[in-house]
Amino acid sequence: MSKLPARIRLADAAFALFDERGYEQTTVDDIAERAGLGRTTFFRNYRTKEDVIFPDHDRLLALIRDRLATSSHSTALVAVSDAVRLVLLHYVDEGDLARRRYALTSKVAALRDREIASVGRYQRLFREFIADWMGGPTESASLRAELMAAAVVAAHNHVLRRWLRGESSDPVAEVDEAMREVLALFPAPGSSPEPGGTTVVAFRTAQDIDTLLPSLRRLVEDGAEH
Amino acid sequence: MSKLPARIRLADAAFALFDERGYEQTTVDDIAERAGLGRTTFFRNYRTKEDVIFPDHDRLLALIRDRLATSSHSTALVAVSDAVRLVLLHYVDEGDLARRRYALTSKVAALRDREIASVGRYQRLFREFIADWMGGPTESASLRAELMAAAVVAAHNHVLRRWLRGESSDPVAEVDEAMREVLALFPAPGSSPEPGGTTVVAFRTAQDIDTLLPSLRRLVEDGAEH
DNA sequence: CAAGCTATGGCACTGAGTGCCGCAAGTAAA
DNA sequence: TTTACTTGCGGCACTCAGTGCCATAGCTTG
Repeated sequence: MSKLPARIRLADAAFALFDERGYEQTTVDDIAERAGLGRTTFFRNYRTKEDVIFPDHDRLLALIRDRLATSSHSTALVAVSDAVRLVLLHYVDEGDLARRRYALTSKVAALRDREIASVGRYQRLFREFIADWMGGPTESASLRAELMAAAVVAAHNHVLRRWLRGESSDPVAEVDEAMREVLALFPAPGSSPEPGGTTVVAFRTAQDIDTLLPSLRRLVEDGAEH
Repeated sequence: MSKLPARIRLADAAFALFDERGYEQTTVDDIAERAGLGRTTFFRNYRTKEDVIFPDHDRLLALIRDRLATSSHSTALVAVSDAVRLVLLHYVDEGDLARRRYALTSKVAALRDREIASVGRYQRLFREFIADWMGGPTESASLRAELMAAAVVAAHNHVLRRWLRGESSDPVAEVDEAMREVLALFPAPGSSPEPGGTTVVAFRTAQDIDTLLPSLRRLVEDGAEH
C-alpha cells in the first residue's frame, strides 16, 4: 500500500487537510507528514503551497498556446473561442477536483487572487493572438482585440462558474451558446454592417419627404420593439 | 529635515531601492533602514511589502462602490462607465508614481499578479452592480452583465496602459471614446436599432447612381481598414 | 505633576521557500 | 559481482515576510 506516487499522495493529503482545517491553518509540514513524506519532497513536487491546488495551469496554458499557433479558423475570434473550449473541457474533465478547488478559492482570498491572475494570463494570450492576427497595430484594432479577449474569457468564466456551482448540466452546450453571443457582439466586417459602421441605402421616390416621415417613424418604432 | 511622515519616507525609500536593486532583491529591512525607521513601523504603515506599491487600492475600490451606489444614470452600463472614469483619473493624478509602478509590475511577475487581482475586484464589483441593476437573475442577463463588466474594464485597461506607456496625451478623451465603443457593443433596447437592425438613410442627389458608385465603394473599403 | 494616548523600536516567533549535503535503491556497464 | 551513475527522498540550516507582545519616548489633557 501507499505505492501511489508522491505527487498524488501529497495532493490527497493537502486537500484532505484543507477541507478539515482550512487552507491557512494547514502548513506544508502538516501536508508532508500526512502524506508520510518529507517537507523537501513537497517542494520538489510543487513549487509553492498554492501549486498543489493549481497543478497544471502552466501545462494547460502551453496547450492553448499550441492550439492557437496551429489553428486555422476564419477569424481570430473563432480561433480563440475554440481554444477556450479546451479550457472548459479541462475543468469538466477534472470533475469533482475542480469543484473542491472552487470551494477553496471561494473561501480563501489568496487563492481567489491566484486564480484570477491565472485567468489573466489566458486573457493576455488571447489578446496578443487577436492583435497579431489583426496585423496592423492600429489603435482601434488594439482596443478591439482587448475587448474581444475580455469577452471570450468572461463568457467562459460565466459558464464555468455555473458548472462549478452545479447550475449547469451541459456546460459544453452552454459555452457554445455563450460564444455565439460573443461573436454576435463583434460582427465580422463584410458579413454584416458593424455596429459603429455606416449603412448606406440609396433609394429614390416620387413622394415628398413629409409624406414619407410618418411611415418611416412607425417602421423605426416597431423595429425597436424586437 | 526628514520631518516627512513615516508613510512617505518609507514609500520613497522603497521605490528608490526597487529602482536600484529590483523588487525581489530588496528586503523590508532594507527599506526601513533606508528610511531611518524600524521594521515594525514599516508593517504598521503597510500590511505587506507589495502594499507599499499599491497603497490605496482599497480606498479607491470603496470610492467606486460609493459612486455606484449613489449614481443615477439611465443604464447600468453608463453608470459603470462613469465610475471607471474615476479609476483612470486616479491613476492620471498619480502621474509619475503610476508610471514607476507600471515599470515595476511589468518586470516582476508577483506584482503583475497582484495588479491583475486588484482589477478583478473592480470587475467583480461592476458585474454585481450590473446584474443587480438588471433585476431578474435571468441566465442571459447574468451572462450579459459579465460581458459588460469585462468590456468596461478591458477598455479602461487599454487606455490606462497606453497612457502609462506614454502613448497617450489625453487619456480622458480616449477613455470616453473607448466607452462609447463599449456602449455601441451593447445597444440599449429601444434607444437605437440593434446590430442586426436596419439603418435608414434618406438622401437625394442630382447625380446618377452610376456616377456615385465608385466613391461609395471607396468609402466602404476605407471604412473597413480602420 | 500625573494619567493617557500615539508613534515608534526591539524582539521573538511562525511559516513559506531555497540550497546543500547525504543516503538509499535501482540501473547500466565493467 | 562490483563499480559507477542516476533518481527520489530526508534532513538541516538559512533567508525573509508577516504577527504579536512589550517597552519607551514624546506629546497632550486633566
